[in-house]
Amino acid sequence: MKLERRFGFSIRPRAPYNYALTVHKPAGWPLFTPFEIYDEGVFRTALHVSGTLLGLKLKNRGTTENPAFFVEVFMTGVPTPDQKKNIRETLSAKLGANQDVEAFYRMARKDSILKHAVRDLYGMHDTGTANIFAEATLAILLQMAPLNRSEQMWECVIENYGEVAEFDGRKVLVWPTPERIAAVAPGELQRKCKLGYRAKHLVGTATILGKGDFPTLEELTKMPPAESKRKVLELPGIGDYSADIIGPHPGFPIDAWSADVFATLFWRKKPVRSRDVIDKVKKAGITRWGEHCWMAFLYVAHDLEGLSRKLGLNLRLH
DNA sequence: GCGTCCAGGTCTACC
DNA sequence: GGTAGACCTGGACGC
Repeated sequence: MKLERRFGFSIRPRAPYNYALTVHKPAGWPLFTPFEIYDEGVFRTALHVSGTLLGLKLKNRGTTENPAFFVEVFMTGVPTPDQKKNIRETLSAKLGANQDVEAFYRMARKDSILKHAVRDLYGMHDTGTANIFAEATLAILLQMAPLNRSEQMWECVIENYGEVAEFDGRKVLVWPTPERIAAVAPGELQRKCKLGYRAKHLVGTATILGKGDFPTLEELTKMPPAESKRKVLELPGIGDYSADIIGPHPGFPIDAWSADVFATLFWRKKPVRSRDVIDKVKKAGITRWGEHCWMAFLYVAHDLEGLSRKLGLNLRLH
């Protein structure tokens, strides 16, 4: 879909805010889609906001202590003033512009693990996700597979069923909508993208989300965290781990990979079987970091190299 | 080459 | 309520 430049605006986030670390995180996790492009500080990505496909071009114009960046918005139709306001507010929230990291930093500076990570990644903010279905798809395709195989699966799903945002001389592929996947037979996804048993979970989740009566990300945000998580757990193929990474109230999402990392950090010993220590690691992390456990997870996950060096450990980088 | 094992979880049946 | 066992598939590994 060809998108035209319609308007631009500046965002002045709450300092400290490191633009590069926030929009293009060190571990390589995508912001809104695996196909986004980060090229010498210019970041091009795409996502749906209120059902409209947007192409985005972001350029840094500030520093960590005096942060500012410019957003150019590409879309098909001409936006109304209300649409523009909604897009500005939605992007500002998703890019973590208003997030206050000071309380987390105060706690982290006294913690023997996090003190290194907050120094290494000073100014990195948490960011929102494109939408619930994109995150649910990612979570389902990460299950029971090595990372490279998960990548093959989601690239195939996006290439075959996603949309292409064509703007500013570039093409960015975005996750398919739930309506699109709900119309596909699980058998087709198994054959075409080798999703295996995950295909029926993906179509099941798409069917529920595509009906339109499931709470939106904004509605889930307003719910108490426990209620929001209960709701997300109703989606087929979404269990405790996946619910922790796709909901708007992230928890401490421990899977086999992160169990390995955090067990090594907490007890200086790599577990024999990662899966066996998931519950223990999760409890230890929540006890240690409490309300900040998600930010702690984020900072550790993106600073494995720095922490390995400073603590003399071998934290697996995938 | 070929067989076996298992991976960044979840669901179900069974106790 | 707690817990084995099944689940698709493909890459790694041993032989």
